[in-house]
Amino acid sequence: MPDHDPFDLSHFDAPAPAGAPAAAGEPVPGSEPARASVPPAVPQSPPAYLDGLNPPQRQAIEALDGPVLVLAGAGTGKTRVLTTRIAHLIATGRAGPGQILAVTFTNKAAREMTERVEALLGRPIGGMAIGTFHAICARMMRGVYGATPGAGLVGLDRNFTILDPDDQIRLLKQLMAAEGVDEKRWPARALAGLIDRWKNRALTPDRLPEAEAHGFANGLGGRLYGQYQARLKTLNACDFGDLLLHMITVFQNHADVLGDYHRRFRYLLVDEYQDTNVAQYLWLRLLAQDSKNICCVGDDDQSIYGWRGAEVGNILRFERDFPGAQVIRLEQNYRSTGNILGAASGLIAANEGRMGKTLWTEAGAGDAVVVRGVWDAEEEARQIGDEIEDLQREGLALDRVAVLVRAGFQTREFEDRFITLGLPYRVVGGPRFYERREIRDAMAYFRLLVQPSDDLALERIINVPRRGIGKATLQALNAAARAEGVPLMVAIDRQLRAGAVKGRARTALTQLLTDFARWRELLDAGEHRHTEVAEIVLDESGYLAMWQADTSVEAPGRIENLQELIQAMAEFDNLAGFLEHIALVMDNDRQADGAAVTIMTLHGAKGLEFDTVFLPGWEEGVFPNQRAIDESGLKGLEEERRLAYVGITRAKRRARIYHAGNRQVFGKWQSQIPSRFLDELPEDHVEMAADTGLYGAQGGMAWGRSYEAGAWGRMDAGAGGSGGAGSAGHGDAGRHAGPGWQRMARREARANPFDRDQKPAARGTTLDLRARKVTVQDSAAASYDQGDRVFSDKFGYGTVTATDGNKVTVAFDKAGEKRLVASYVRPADQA
DNA sequence: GGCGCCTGAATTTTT
DNA sequence: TTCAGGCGCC
Repeated sequence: MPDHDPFDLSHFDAPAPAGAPAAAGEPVPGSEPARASVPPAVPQSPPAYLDGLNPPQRQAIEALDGPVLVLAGAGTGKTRVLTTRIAHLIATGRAGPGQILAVTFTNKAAREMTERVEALLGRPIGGMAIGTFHAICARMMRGVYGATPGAGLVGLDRNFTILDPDDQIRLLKQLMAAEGVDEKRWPARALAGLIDRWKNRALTPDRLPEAEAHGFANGLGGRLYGQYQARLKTLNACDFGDLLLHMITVFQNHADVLGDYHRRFRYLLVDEYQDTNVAQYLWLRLLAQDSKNICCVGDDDQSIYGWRGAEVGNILRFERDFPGAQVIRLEQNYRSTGNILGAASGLIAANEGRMGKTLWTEAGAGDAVVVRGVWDAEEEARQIGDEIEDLQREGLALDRVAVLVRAGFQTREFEDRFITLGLPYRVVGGPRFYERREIRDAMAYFRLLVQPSDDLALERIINVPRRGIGKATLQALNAAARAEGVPLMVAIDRQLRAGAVKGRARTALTQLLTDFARWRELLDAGEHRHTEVAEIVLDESGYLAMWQADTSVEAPGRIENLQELIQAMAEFDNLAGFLEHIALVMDNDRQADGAAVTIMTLHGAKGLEFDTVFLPGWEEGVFPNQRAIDESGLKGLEEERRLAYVGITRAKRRARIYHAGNRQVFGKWQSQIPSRFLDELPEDHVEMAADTGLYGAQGGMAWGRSYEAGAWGRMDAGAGGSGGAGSAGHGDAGRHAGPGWQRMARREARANPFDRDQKPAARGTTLDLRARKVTVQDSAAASYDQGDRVFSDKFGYGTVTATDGNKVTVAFDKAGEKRLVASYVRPADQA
């Protein structure tokens, strides 16, 4: 990517509607009134929704015409501005709902925006286009907004399917196999990623720079990309990236269509502008080039998606692209205390090339941000668990607490610990609903109903459940399909008629085809609701039975998910509409029942806020992540720093940062150096609580030892506690000369000795824990006996080996023996 | 055609 | 260490 300037967009000068400038961003004399000269159409007494806004917020809302960039720092009321602006547009009659286009990145954001606008206006807003980039593009492709459907203009049928990433990989594998590419050296996944990045940069196969086209599989990259696109067309399908790319192509090649959108959408609003990639930027620019009424809201300091194509540059160059743009800064923070803001601001100041903002708050200083060093990851989890229990006892609701990790693997230690403590938690993230196997399988059935030519769907389920159709059979069928140039389904039919398939496969295929014909008929006849048909399909195909017969831990959950899928389907008029919803809109933030601690990645936390935030793992290599630095150098480091900034600014009242001296990485013990970010936190706002003894005089051995071979795994830290201080340390100063060591030493000097004296108990975590009585309101505990079979969502089936108060010890079939709070398991027969 | 072993890799993730 | 995916054997 570095050898290509993503901003060299000269080849993209779009055909402009007659009378309009050739390219966006050129000043057009007299075509637009200067933005400042338009008096906001505010009625005599300002409407109630403007109450309580601070001056910049109000300015951002009332500057309706012309390009506006709102730089909204963390917690400065960004969403409020965006939604109020929409309400203002509508309430003042400046625009009808149908003339407004609001784009977001996530469905959640789109949903929230809709809800809040409706709340402001006190009525539902019909006809307004709010959605993710992809959802809006999909609608444009299908002609939902009145203009010619984009699909037809790029060689697709209007009912095209949106490929899921799984299918995408399978398709690529096929193409690569045909080209004889060694899949070991050049994984299909890598090509998928490459294509995705090309699409993020709006590079169609014909526009691919020569150098990049030959950068994969001995120069076959570009060629495979072209083949992939061609294959998608024959499948009447497109992938996520195509949705945007196709629409850009349409805009560029069909001025009349673009003109239709110009006439329709007079006001554009963009959320999280710092996350836009080149394709999204182009798409926006094309849509905005006529009215120039585009309002982008974002925060360059919260740009954390560079690795997936986001261009912070888009925000930095806004004024250049949209001359005369107003730039409004929202700097008053309504979320956090002074110390939290101070710490975060100090940290982010280390980044270069920022737009620059100075956040301030009227809230008091509050608690200092606490930085705490611990022995290892286990103790990290233990201390955080303890702290959360303390907070809970003080009356803090658990859903106001979050543990924000850098990477998914870190969640495990916390899950294990919280289960042992009986501390309710939920892990946010993980596979999305529609990524689950059972959902994809079911979807494949449904897709085939709607779209018989969906070969990928057929390939997916042709032998699921097992029908005795193996690789060889499928290969032969695929070959036949390709030879005749027909969809797989048709080829199978022909082969069967020709008597080409024999034996078990023949019976199975005949059955499958008649099944599908029957189901399709059922659907078309319209006598049954599509949900009923869906249930019939899952039932008669044997798919449901397959899971019912499955005794694995996951099976019950899968059946539940299938039920949920059908339930979600009920809200749609037809299957096709639902399929799109699943592909583009369905997310799985099912709200947890009851208060629970949230465990999630820092990325996942953007846009959220919590009373108290725990930030574990601030160690070199983990955070900042080594790979980010290796792959993207300073740019990567700065993105990591922004991630740290995002993490701290999630906290309203308390932020607590941890770093462990030792951590198991890929199964090997490693000593860890505290994160450089810790040094960048301004001292005035931070309390260094090195109270575990780890960094004391003897504590230095934690790092001294790290240079010795092999001692780590064997380190007995006194029942896993922080007792490392008691072991003999080495005082070899020469070994402690590294930057990490020095930082640590400095930190130790800064640590508040008073704090240490005050809380001697905290030095011995193990002791501390034993002394503490964990109270969980749970009477179920006593109901288990030794030998009982139980089930846990996390560990699966197991047998109770001991009970102790509200705790049970269970020997899990797969996960081994665990001691945990009884409420985390239920009798096996209730699994 | 299915199961099981072995090998290699292992951030972040929306749509 | 753990997990997924590929390959080879039954």
